[in-house]
Order: sequence, then C-alpha cells, then structure tokens
Amino acid sequence: MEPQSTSMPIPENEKLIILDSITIDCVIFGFKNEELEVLLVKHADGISKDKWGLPGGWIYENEGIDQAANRLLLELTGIKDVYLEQLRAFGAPDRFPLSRVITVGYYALIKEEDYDLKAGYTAAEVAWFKVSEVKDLIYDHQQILEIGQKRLRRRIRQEPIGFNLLPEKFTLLQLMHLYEQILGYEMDKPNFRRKILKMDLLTPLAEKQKDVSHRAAKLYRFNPDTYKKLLENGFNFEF
Amino acid sequence: MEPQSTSMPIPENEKLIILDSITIDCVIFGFKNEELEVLLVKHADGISKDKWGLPGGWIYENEGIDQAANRLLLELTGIKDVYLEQLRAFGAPDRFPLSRVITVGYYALIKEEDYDLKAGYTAAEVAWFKVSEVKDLIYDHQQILEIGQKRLRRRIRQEPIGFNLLPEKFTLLQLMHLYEQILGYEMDKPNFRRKILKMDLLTPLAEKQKDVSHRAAKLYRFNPDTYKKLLENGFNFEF
DNA sequence: ATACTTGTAGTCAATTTTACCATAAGTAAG
DNA sequence: CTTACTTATGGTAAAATTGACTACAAGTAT
Repeated sequence: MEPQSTSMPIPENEKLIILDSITIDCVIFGFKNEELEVLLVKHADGISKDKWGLPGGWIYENEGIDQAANRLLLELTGIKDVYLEQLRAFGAPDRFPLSRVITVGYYALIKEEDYDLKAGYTAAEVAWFKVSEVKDLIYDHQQILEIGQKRLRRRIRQEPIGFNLLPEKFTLLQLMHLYEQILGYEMDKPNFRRKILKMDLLTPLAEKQKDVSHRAAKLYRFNPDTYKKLLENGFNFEF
Repeated sequence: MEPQSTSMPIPENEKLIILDSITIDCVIFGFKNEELEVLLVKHADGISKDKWGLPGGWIYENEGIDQAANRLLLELTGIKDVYLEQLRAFGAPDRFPLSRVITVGYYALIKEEDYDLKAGYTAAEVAWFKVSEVKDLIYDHQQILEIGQKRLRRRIRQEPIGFNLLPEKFTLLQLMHLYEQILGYEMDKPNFRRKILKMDLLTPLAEKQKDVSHRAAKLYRFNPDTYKKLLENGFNFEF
C-alpha cells in the first residue's frame, strides 16, 4: 500500500490524521487445493495502475501498528482474530518512487473458507494467487512476499500455527500436505502421524471425512488450550 | 532514540533531511566475563534526563533503514561490518510521550574487545551493562531489549552467529559458556564438544590458550566459508 | 610430590529418526 | 460379488542422535 496508488478506499473522515511516511503491507496466506496462496489487490490508478500488489494501508495517529494491521485485515476480508505477525520494516530509500515511504510488513494466516469479499471490492480488484506463480508485484512487494514465505517456513516448524490455514476439522494427511507445501519437501505418512499425534495437541473427533472416493480418514481438531498447558510444562514444538 | 531527548549529537548539516516520525533503536550485545552485556546511553536532557536507554537515532532521507542502523553503530562504536539484524518496528501510539514516533529496533553482536569509545562520548554517557541487571529503561526500550534477547536466543540455535560475540580465536569452553548464558541452561562439556566439532565449522588452530592457571585449551576459529559451502549442500545448523 | 582445576576422550543406555512393510477400510468398475 | 485401486493406519527395525556419566591427561599452585 502506498500513497496515491491503491485501490483501497482512502478514509474521508476529516478528523483522521494519517502518518504519511509509514504504511503497512500485509502478506495474507491461504491454503486451497493443496497449494499455498496469497491475497493480492490490483492497483486502480497511479503509476502502478493494473499491477498487483500486497494489500495495505495507512496507520492512524491514534492506533498502534499491530492494531492498524488488524484493522486493515478486517476491512479487506471481514475477518477478525486472524493469526497476524509482523515481518519487519522495509525502508530502502527508493522502494517507492514518488516519495520516501517506509512500510511495515505483516503476514497473516487465514482459513480461506472463512474469507468473504467485502462490499466495495470486486473480483477484478482482489484475488487469490498461488504463491509459486506470483511475480512482478509492485515496488518491493515481491521481496516482502519472499520474506513472508521464509518467516512462515521457519515459524511453522517451531510453533503449531499451520492450523490457522486449515478448516476447523482436518485430516492428518491434509496437515501433512500443508507442511510439505510450505517446507518444500515430501514426508512419510506413518512417521508424520506418529510424530504429530505424540505431541497430544490434536483432539481426535468421532467424525470422519465425507464424500471422498476412498477410505475416509478420521478428523482432528487442534487444541490451543492443551498447547498452552504443554508450553507451561516446558514443551517445545518442533518439526 | 527519540526526538529532543538524547545524548547523541544531532547532525547540524542543513542539507540533511530527517524523517522525524521514525527512529532507530539498537540493542548492542557484547559478551564479557562470561556474561551477556548490552550497550546503553544516558539521556542528557529532555523528559528522560539521566535515564538510560538504547542507543539510536534518525534516518536520513536518502538512506535505507539498515544503512541508517549501520551508520549509527559506526558513529557510536567505531565498528564496521558488525552482525546486525532488524528486530521489528515498534509502534504503540503512546510509546513516546511527546509525539507519535515509530521506531525500528535492531540488534547487533559485537566483540567487546574491538569496541572503542568514540570521541564525543564519555563513560558517563555510554556504558556496558549486564543484560540480567538492566531495568527501567526509557520508553519501551525495556521491551525492545527483551525482544532482542528472545531473537538472539532463537537465532543462536539456528545459525552460527554466536562467534560474533567472541574473539577471533576462542576455546570450546568459551563457546559453550556463551551458549549457556544466552540459552539459560547448563550443558555437558564432552557432549557440546562432540556436537559442535562434528559440524566441521571450526578450524582448530595450532595455538593454545595463554596465561591460564590450568591446562591450556586448544583455540579454534569459526570458518564462514565452510559454513556457506555446507549450507549449499543442505546443511542445517541446529543447537 | 601432591592436590586441584580444566581439557579431552570414551562408553552406553535411552530416545528419536528414517526407511520401510503390511494390513485395514473403503470406493469403483466389471 | 469380485477384483482392482486408493488411502488410512499400524508396526518393525536399523541408524543416528542425545544425555548422563566415567576416566584420564595436562597443566597450575602449594
């Protein structure tokens, strides 16, 4: 997101003071059809018209930057309480051609099924892209995306955050495919099962998969409370 | 570092344009007497007179933020080419009481032996503190320090960066003590030796420790080139 | 010469990882 | 209904790693 070059509605509230040399840009990850995806917006005007970039926006004077990132996410997707983490500040002097703007990058993990296009945006303006196929983003957004991917790759091995990309109920194979996609290598089914189940983070459900043309797999749910308790006892998630 | 409240000399160059709503603050770690230390500066005036805080400064309009952080480090310590990594942006709306200022935190690892107080600073203004004893820093600097510690703790387990805190030549026990200090638990000497030596990152030197009142230990040097080669072959540093 | 400190090597059981094989449970096609 | 096929799930065993501990070597200090 940059001044004078976005499809995001600029707030018209006269009382609103905006810090104009700092913006926020957000890498929003989703997972669909066994592929990692990212939500992009098309810039409607300005020097980068019709090019795609990360969704972003400004920070109001009376809100924190994390708060601003959450607000932007809510405005764009209608989703609250998403997994959101700051990447870092990006501040190459020439990253934005019209003026000196420093941006703070975030990345978010959302369940694509929950996502709903907000009024004010059309499909032509906002869309999911397979991360592996994204290229030529505006400004330094390609770099921000890469840093986001790197961070996700790291984080998913150290904290159980992958679940934020899956539906509430999922199979172990779905989870494994998620890991394979993000980490970039194949895993062994039985070994994966054993390892993740041993951690006691997953609650097995009575339910099973439906409408599949093969043996239905058992569904599981991630249990954040159990995770918290384990953490207090010195548990260390690791993949 | 914040506007109007620092002991750092404010550049007087009239042509210099400074972004005044963004600053940089740096957690500079050192390691001395088996203890992790941090470099702090005393604020000379303003509302935080005589309180200690992280060294910091402004970003010039024509330099990147990483570049600005490197410059500040050079100005303060006279050291170039230090290990420097961004932590993240800190932007709570009330973090600085006089105006809305967002700061970008960095952390650096330096060999204390190389450190030399630059002209313009006196011992009363700049000093090393044991990290474990630091408290009551100005603004949100305590938080930035904590985030820096956390990051260091994580990073040192995944990348061989600990060497940046040690002299060029060091013993395995020194290295182990460094790890113990930063990670916060004790290790087993023989096991530590085996593990680190097996990685082939250290070049054993012909030299030995001197002036110690016990059997002198062999000295080693970290070999960045070997590390790079290993990385290309898929090597994964881990402690 | 003796005690003391730290460096360095080795051992071994316990645990974890890795690479497999085997079978169960269900679907789809004939 | 039988067979082929796909995925789920359980098991096994060698290999590698970790963790706890013992032993001795090589120096210094008294």
